[in-house]
Amino acid sequence: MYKVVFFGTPDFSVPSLEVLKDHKEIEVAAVVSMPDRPAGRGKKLKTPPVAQYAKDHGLTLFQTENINKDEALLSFLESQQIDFFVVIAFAQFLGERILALPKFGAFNIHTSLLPKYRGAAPIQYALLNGDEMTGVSIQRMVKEMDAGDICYDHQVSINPQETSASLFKKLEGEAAIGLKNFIQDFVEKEGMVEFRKQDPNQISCAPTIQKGDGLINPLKENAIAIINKMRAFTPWPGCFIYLNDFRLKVHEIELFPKELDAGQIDVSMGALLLGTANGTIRLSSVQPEGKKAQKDTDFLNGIKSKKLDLLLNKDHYE
RNA sequence: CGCGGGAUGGAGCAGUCUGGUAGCUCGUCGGGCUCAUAACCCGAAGGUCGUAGGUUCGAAUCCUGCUCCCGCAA
Repeated sequence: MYKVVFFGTPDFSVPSLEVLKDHKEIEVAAVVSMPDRPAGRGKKLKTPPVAQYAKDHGLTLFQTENINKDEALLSFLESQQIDFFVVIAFAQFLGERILALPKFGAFNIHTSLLPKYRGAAPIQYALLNGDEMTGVSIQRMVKEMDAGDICYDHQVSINPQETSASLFKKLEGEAAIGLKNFIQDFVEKEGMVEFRKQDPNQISCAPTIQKGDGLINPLKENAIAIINKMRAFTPWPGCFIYLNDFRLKVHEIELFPKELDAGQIDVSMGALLLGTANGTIRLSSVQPEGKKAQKDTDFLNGIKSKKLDLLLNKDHYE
């Protein structure tokens, strides 16, 4: 029987927590998650899914803003004989003091094939770069982010229609399966699992995505890059473009065989076409502010009704 | 009380400020032209203007309550 503390926050972490909870050789001594936060329209407090799961299943729960300074949590962890931590999508750094607590260390499930895409947004970066393959890795955490030795990894293919939404869902399951396999190995070997160092020549980083990154810039970006960005940023933060005096959220993009200048808008074929730095795309599903997502044909019907000419708003693109 | 936009025939919108015949671009159905078409021409059906109440001779339009949807922000 191993005593484990689980660190996680979003939906993504829940299946992995469930694996631990249901495992016969594991005792979940505590679950650590982020505090309830005001979220959504109306700013109502929202409990993180992992915290909610812990409450629903009667697990010991800590919700803390900063685990490295939370004395109640630290003293609890010190008082317990913890065998190891499992950390997945927690959204906080674990300092050296806390990493030193568990007997076998802290294991982090990371959604890329390390050392590729260290950092907060590995799934998005895989799509952004048009990769056809990614995976899940489990590493034993060290002070440096995602730099620990690897004790498990598994490849996962990315299909061309994949978006972050679907890839997250896929990897959520793969992460849970990976954790299960790893625990099996860990139990059989009584903690003496094999580790592999990360190849320093293969390191790349996947820093946090900013909201503004969703801006589509047809003057500088080419069609393929924009489509990959669209895949990476669906559903969050989403892609958008500035036309006339409004902002248009873009939901679906496809390549379109027509020659246009970069930044040129063409609606002559009844579709919303945009020329990019290289290639033309059709913005086939868009959403004006305050409205629902709609097909470009519907959007253009409304534009005709308003007797507007669509132009890229140059103020947002130098 | 975080800020803001919206609800009008099947779809997307205009009309609301300055109350008084329901409009635009499509779709659908019928007909015509065409070898043919997402093209073009002619015609038709289809709306108690989100909901409840108020003001008025008269409300999509002004006032109030309610419901639902969405953008930003987190």
